[in-house]
Amino acid sequence: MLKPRDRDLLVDVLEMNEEKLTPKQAKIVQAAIEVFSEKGFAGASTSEIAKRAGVAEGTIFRHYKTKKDLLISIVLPVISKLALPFLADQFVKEVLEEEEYEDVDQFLRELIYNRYHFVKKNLPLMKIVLQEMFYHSEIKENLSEILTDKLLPAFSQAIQRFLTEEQQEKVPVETILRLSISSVVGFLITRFMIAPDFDWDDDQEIEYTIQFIRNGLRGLS
Amino acid sequence: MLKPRDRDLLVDVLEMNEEKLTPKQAKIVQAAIEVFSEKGFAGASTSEIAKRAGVAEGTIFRHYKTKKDLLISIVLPVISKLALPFLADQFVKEVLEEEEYEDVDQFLRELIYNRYHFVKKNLPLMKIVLQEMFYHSEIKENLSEILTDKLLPAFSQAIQRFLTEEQQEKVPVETILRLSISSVVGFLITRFMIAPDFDWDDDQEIEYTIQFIRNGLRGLS
Amino acid sequence: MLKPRDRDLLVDVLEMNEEKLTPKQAKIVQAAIEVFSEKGFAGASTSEIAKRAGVAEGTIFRHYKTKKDLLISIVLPVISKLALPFLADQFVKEVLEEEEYEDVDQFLRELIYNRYHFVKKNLPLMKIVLQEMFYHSEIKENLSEILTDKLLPAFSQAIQRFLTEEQQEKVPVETILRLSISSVVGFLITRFMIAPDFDWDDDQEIEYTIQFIRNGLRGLS
Amino acid sequence: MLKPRDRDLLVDVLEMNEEKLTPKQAKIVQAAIEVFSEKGFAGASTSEIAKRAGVAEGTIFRHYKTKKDLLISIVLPVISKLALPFLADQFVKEVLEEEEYEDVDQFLRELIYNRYHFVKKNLPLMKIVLQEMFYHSEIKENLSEILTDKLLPAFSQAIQRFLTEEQQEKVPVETILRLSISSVVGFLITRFMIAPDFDWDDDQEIEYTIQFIRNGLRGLS
DNA sequence: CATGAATGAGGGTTCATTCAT
DNA sequence: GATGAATGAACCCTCATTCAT
Repeated sequence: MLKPRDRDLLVDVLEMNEEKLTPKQAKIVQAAIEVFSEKGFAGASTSEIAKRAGVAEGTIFRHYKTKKDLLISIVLPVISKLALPFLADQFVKEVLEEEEYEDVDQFLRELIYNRYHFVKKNLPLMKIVLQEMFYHSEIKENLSEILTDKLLPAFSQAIQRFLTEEQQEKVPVETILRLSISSVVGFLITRFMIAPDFDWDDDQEIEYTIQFIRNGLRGLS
Repeated sequence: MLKPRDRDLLVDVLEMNEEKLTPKQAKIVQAAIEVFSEKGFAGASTSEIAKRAGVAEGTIFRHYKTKKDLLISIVLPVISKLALPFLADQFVKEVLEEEEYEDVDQFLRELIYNRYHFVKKNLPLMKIVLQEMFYHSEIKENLSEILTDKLLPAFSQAIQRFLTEEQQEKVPVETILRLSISSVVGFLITRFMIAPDFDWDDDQEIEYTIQFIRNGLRGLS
Repeated sequence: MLKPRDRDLLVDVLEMNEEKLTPKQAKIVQAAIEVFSEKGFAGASTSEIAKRAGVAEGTIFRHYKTKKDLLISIVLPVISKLALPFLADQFVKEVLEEEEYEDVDQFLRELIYNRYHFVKKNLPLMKIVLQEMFYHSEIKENLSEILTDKLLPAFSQAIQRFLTEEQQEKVPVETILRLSISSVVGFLITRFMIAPDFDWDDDQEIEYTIQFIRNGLRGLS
Repeated sequence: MLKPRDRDLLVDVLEMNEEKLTPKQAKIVQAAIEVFSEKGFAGASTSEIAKRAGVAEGTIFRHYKTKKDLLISIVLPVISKLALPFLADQFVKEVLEEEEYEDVDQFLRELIYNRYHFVKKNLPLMKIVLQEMFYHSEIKENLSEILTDKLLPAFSQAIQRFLTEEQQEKVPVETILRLSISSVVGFLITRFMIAPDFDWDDDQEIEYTIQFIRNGLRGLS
């Protein structure tokens, strides 16, 4: 189901961080991701992070001025990656010019599988972003910036192919974005966070989600 | 848009707590809701709660053995209220017997408006539940209990009117529940938490959401 | 082994307190004895005392100005009772005039059995006295007052019958008192506090203790 | 009175602790000994210990997980030292083989002076042990282990020289141990804790104690 | 006389952060 | 660069005591 090209999109979020990091620093980042994800930022202690990373407490603060700096240095790159498949040029090229996606379904399918694998691979990071975006304005702003700069433009273009002209005139693109994202994110959160132990038939669920979005959007008026 | 009967459903969550509480205790609960909501449970300090409640810090612990006890005593009643409109008997009576809802739209409309007002009225509480359900098993378990005991049965009965027999056979209730809830919850979270300052046309958004769900579900196969 | 007259000496320490006490106050005293004895004065909390006594916390302070007052009101009467059998007049009468004790052994035997039963009956109280005498000057002073006013004079008279004139000249009464008390108290502490679960043959141990003291004193020079 | 060899036995209890300790940690231990001794474990506050040690309160908990850990780390080594002169092999060698002690008196004299100096040197520590053994099972167990493993065997062998065969058959070694220890400990406690300000003639008191024990034991039957 | 809510000082402990080594 | 001892503020919580009812 996952096509080769998709894999190219899946960039290890850590890479960006780790390739320029000392080994100890990489350990710190990994440990921090674990602990932040398990206990939340406020509930995590630098001493536990240090312990899990196998470094001295002081070492953390040699690389990151504060605990919050450590969080931000982890979260911000992830957010960038989150919007990767929607980078305007790439998105436009693939969807509109290459005619690769024969229909809406195929487009949605690619999109969902792509984010599905991304979330699956970076679950702890996703949890951190989801939790901490409500408490840290830097994260919130970064997210909404990407939403308006990347996702919204990309979607604006995409809907030209999926919706009638009448719909495009009447229904705000934000609403379409909201409904679409709700369905996808709702699936991913249910799948990976609310009921990760349920015996999911992922392909089937994704197909239903595609149908739901496609028909849901088509019926808008 | 909101009919009188709906308002009866909106029970002040605090009442249940506060009516048997001393005045100071009520102040503590209110302050705790504020602070928990703003900073999260782990980020909230009992000293700040006490300060905002105009109470000595020790007073908190006279009424709640631990900080966590305070959280739980706040959250659990809210969760019960969350599922109130789905209490099986009431739900069934209204939807299936009274024929009050002429069509799917009207049913969804009632439901969404109802939860819309509930969330609007109890926003800080909603934030707390949403945030803390990932860290406290008591909350998680309570939520999933209500999900399976109240929501799922209610939905199981409701779909008989909305979906064809064929759909009912093929598509799992859980999936239908997930897609529907995603759309509603997605709207509420976007509306009240992600972009509360945006100039929303709530009625319009709700209508789109209704259409989206109705058409989305109808198209499943 | 315990003669009837001994029992007269065994006055219930609580009586002195309780007969003039309200029922609630009596409960408080009993609970306090328990808790002080188990956890020590500093380790005991008035809230636990109140809980065990089945009264409100405030009730304690209605009868005793402070926690320490409660301790003192318990401990001082006990100390008085501790020296009861050595009240000069009674002691002198019994030992010296009535000629009831044919020999040293019988005298020691009476004494030891008497204190043995007293300690056995008032174990928690004994523990409190033993522990707290080091931390509270009131207790310490009260004890040493009784030691010098009651015990020492009584012993001074007694040794005239047990020791030779030469011994009486040479060996200080204090030393004789110390050696005797050490043996008796050593037995009682070992018996009731250090190894209360050991399978003691009390009569036998007391006989050995009597022999030890008698022969030990006789050999002094 | 104290022979050179005895001094070798007097090991500074703190050495064991302090030689691997940071300077601040050593200060903490010394301050803790002071405060525990003066106010008892429960009555001592870590803040006072920190203040007296000239250290931040947090520093205590860097080295000792809890206040109780600090207590235990102080008390357990002391208990080991308490039984040092009774280590079976050493004891046996000196008493039984080397014939160094010509008679019972000389043996007791050595023993008492040895423990006399140990207690004098480590008075605060002794107070702590004496007070806290009743409240902390770790201490109690450690003490009784040393009693049965070290003291009892040592005494079992020693009495062969001091008592007749008949006595050895009849009188339990525990009783002999109890009577002997009572006399010595009774002396030390009276001397150092109950009446430390009295004008003691220590040598004379020790001689009386030796006579008392020797004659007291000899007369047992 | 008895209550128990309320207090605020202080309890032990954890924390993010600093700095000499 | 890395350490870990040291810090002191802040943490959650317990305490003895007060007082309106």
